[in-house]
Amino acid sequence: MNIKEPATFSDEQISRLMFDNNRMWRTQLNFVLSEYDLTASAWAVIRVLRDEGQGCTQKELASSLAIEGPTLVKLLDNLERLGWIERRVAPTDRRAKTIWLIESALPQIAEADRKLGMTRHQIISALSEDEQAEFGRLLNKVRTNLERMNHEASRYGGIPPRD
Amino acid sequence: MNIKEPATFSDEQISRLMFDNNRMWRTQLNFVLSEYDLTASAWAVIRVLRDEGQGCTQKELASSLAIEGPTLVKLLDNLERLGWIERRVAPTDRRAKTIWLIESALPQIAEADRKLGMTRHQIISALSEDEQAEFGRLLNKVRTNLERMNHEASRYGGIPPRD
DNA sequence: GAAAAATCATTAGGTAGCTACTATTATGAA
DNA sequence: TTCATAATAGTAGCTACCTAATGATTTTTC
Repeated sequence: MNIKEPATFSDEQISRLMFDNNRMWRTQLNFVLSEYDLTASAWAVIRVLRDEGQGCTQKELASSLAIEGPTLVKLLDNLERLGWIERRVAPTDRRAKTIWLIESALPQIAEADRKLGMTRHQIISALSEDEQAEFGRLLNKVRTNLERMNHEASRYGGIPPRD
Repeated sequence: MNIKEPATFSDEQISRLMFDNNRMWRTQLNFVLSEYDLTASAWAVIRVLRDEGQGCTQKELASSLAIEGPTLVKLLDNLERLGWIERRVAPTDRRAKTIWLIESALPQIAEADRKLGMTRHQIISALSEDEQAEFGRLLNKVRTNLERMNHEASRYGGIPPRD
């Protein structure tokens, strides 16, 4: 059908497809969210708070998001500055802080969620229903493997130190 | 088989799978490349120079990599500093610079390529041969759609200005 | 009970992507 | 020929990810 589409893909091509898709996908979400002064990463924080319950500590939140503590700190700094969330010192542990959504932001969150859903749907609509299910299944299989591999590379999560 | 694996995946779950896979995938490649003081992004530059011919301008190189000019500038700064590539002023256009691999780095590049291939293969080996082909096909379909969508969002590639 | 160890959030600094802007050089039109 | 416009590389500054190290507090251990 499309003369440019190869029959199979090398590991290298698949690798590149993953990276490029991710960039463009993020760009689309950022475009929608820019109306709310939000980004895809910041949205992920809001979504977890909304769906998995507020009042968790930063440590728990970072774990839910599968990101590291310092990454979350900056996301929360921005979200707090813009009035989406607030930090409260945990009552039982003065080291820890619990994170809460600002009540008055809930309507905007619902609105953003709706728009995001439309965009995600538009992206995914490149695939048929069956293909979507298969795509999710394959992504999940790869993720399981990657999680195992990352875990085996001991605690070496990212770019190692230089000296 | 696996009780934790859902039968289908929502748009949101697929979105999250894309982002998480991408992060972990990059971590794996960075781990291999750290031995050479390289990163996944820097490697992409080297690979294009090796496979698609040296001596192209930065403009052309950025286009091949599907990244923006300023992103490439920093990658080249590091690659040049570490002795992988060199910039030469283009003979016909003094604005432009052509990019060349350092000859003596070629053996190390071949070695890194071999190790990277093994790691990519290990990641992908979560899928059967047929699944790999299908995975590539689906990723490619999504990319085509994302490219169209990104293009339609006019030149608005990323995060819009704040004021 | 006091010292040592662990834990939570943060800061510092690195790569990787982006947009907007600047300086230099080419090009083309009056 | 001159002058405006376009194009190339680079700079500044933003988000987003990471590791390593710090400071404050809690927990453990002796």
